Amino acid sequence: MSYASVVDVLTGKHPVGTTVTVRGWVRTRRDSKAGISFINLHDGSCFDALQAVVANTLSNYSSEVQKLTTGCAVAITGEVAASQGQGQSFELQASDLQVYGWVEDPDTYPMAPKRHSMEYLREYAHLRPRTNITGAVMRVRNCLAQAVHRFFHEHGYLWVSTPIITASDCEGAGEMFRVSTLDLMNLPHKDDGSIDFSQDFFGKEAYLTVSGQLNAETYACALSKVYTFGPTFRAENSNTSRHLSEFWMVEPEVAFADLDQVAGLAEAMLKYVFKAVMEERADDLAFFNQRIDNTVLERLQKMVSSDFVHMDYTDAIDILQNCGEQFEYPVSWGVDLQSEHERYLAEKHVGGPVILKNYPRDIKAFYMRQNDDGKTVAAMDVLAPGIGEIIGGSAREERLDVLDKRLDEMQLPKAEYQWYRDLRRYGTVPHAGFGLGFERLVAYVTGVQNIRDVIPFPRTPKNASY
RNA sequence: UCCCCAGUAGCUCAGUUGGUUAGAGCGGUGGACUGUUAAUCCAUGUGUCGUUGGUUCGAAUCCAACCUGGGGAGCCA
Repeated sequence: MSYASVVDVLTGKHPVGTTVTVRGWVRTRRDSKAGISFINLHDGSCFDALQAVVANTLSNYSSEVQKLTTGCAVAITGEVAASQGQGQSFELQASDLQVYGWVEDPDTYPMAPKRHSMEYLREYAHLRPRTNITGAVMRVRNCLAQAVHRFFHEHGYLWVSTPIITASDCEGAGEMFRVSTLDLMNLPHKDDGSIDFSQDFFGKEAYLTVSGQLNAETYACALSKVYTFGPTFRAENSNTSRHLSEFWMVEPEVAFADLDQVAGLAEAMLKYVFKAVMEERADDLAFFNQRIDNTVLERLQKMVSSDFVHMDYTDAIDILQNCGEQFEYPVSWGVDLQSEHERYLAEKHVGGPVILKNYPRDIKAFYMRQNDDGKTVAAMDVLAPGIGEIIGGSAREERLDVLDKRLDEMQLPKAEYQWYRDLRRYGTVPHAGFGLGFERLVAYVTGVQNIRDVIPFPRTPKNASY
């Protein structure tokens, strides 16, 4: 006798006739007057639950088995058998059932065996992993994460763990969370009245990272091909279905690469992970396709089998100006594209993901490489239908004089960028990279509308429960 | 942060043009039936009507502020 997971039993890893013990949580119990009960048991190992057939000959049948309700934790020992019923090929003929934990009040157990709203489930972040949908999301999320690592590993990239705490406040990607051990009720002050951060833990102001890019660049300029995959923090007061205060980001950084090469890398990476999820999580995807968004499967298949459309910002402006669509925000060369514009391009004009490239330099970050036209920078966004920007990337400015000029123009303090400038002083090389919002990827793959439902414990403004 | 919408049973919602005893489905529970599987059928309980204040003889209903959630926008991944 050995312990078995639900997925191993359902996929026939344990031959018919083998006795195994399966442990998990009761999804439903149905009693039959023929003297048996059917218990659907889930343990997270796959989408489907295992059906255990429990006869009334078990000693605890009336005292315990018939009192099982949704959510109870049990161990069921029995013989693997070919199922006599519809809906599953294998089932467990129980010879023993042990209860680990009861549900103290079935009437108020929050995860009732019925349809719940996503908003409701979010309020029970500690119990929602027991639902079909959250379980499926997390298996897909894991599959995608593993596939991301596998893709980069197979392509010769090193995973570099860039710091989560940063003392540089100049990453330039939004509001940051302060990290401090100073006593907020009794702050040390300097003579001029300002706070004396020299007494703080790091001897200076420190924050949670908003991007691993700048640190990743230093390792790319030595190890050639690297990527980061870790948590990222933005203290923006963003209240939308596609923003989190704490999210995970995948950021490859490639020495000797230009914009088109990292655009190609982004496409190859996305196709790789989409293929992986279609192969490894067909059960969960089928559920999403049936219950959440019936275009999920078609969308993934189309993504892996067709080339991404590349488009210059300048051409996109032309298309938007001449498409006859009425936009709330007018379009002209030089403006940043609004959500409605990005949606039109991805959803209507292309009907799939589109890679926009070469944006006006004035609407982009200081580190992006200037193109020869003097007006644009080598930046790209990958826009996905329904979700918007899923990837943002660029070639990095590797010429010190051009970078310095840009820092001056944007009135950024050169001293703060000393180590970043050093990369351009000592053996500089062209390099490029991008950032992928991991939760946006999970949302796109599953069809789940709100990004808060594709991360185990979402952090958003005014919400850090659990 | 801005605009719009919502908050009524364990859940999803209906309802109240201000007036006594508040409605349905689902879930739960009990029963019938059944190798069942979103089972089916019968029966059954449940409410500070988001919070605080105001108007009124009377507020769950009208008004205000606040809180929470949703949709959209901005910031971005």
